[in-house]
Amino acid sequence: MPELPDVEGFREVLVSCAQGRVIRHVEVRDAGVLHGVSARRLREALEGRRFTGAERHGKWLLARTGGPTVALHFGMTGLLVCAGPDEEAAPHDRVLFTVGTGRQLRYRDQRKLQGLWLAEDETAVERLLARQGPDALAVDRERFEAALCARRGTIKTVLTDQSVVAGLGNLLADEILWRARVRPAAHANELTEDDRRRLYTQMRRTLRSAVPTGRVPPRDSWLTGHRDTPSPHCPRCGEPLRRSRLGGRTTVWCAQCQ
DNA sequence: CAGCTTGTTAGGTT
DNA sequence: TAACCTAACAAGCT
Repeated sequence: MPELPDVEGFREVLVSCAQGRVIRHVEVRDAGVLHGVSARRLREALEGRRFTGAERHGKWLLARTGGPTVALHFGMTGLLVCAGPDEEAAPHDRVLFTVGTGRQLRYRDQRKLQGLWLAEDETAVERLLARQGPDALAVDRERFEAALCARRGTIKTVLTDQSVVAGLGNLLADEILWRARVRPAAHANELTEDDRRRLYTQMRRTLRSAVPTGRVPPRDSWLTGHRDTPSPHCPRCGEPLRRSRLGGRTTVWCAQCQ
């Protein structure tokens, strides 16, 4: 689930729920989501501080406190919710931050594929993000196109490689390729200049319209609205959609349009 | 029980 | 080096 638009939504949850508020209590209900930090150290580092700001890079979310920074990654099933402190925790609420008076920010994750890190200083933040390419919403056309030229793998794999451009996942990559009319199995370094142009333009357009929704919206006019239907057809030309496997992920595309 | 899932990464091979 | 594949991680669902 969580790709760039989802994580941007979680950033907004963090801001509206917790920004500027004092962290009164940190409750780790499942330490299995903590990486490189104990529940005890997390509490000790955060309780009494404030959440001062929230930044997103790709699929990473950084919660600033003026001291250590909490880095969150949501894997496939993670999310951030704001609740009242008396609301019963959901079964997969793993870490609860009670902030200000009467609010609780909750890291919820069914599968625990990623989780929370505590970066003690800016160097530690940089280490966590060291392998991330430029954010998909911030990268300029020139850098994006140059990155594609430098890669020989299939364009689908390249788009979802976080070290090339950060924030695109399986659904977004398929959606962008379909809109740009590029075959997912095409090799990145064999694309025409025009292909690269369209990919950049459609990446921007797709992200801009997905971000306010907080996810890749399964609209009828989008490819994403059809990938889970029993016998999906292309919403643009009506051809049956193809389903194949690239880079170990299910890839949905239209042989007619792409 | 087998197979599937929107993410990442280590390890092995090409 | 780069690219590619698989397994592994965890916890569901069909």
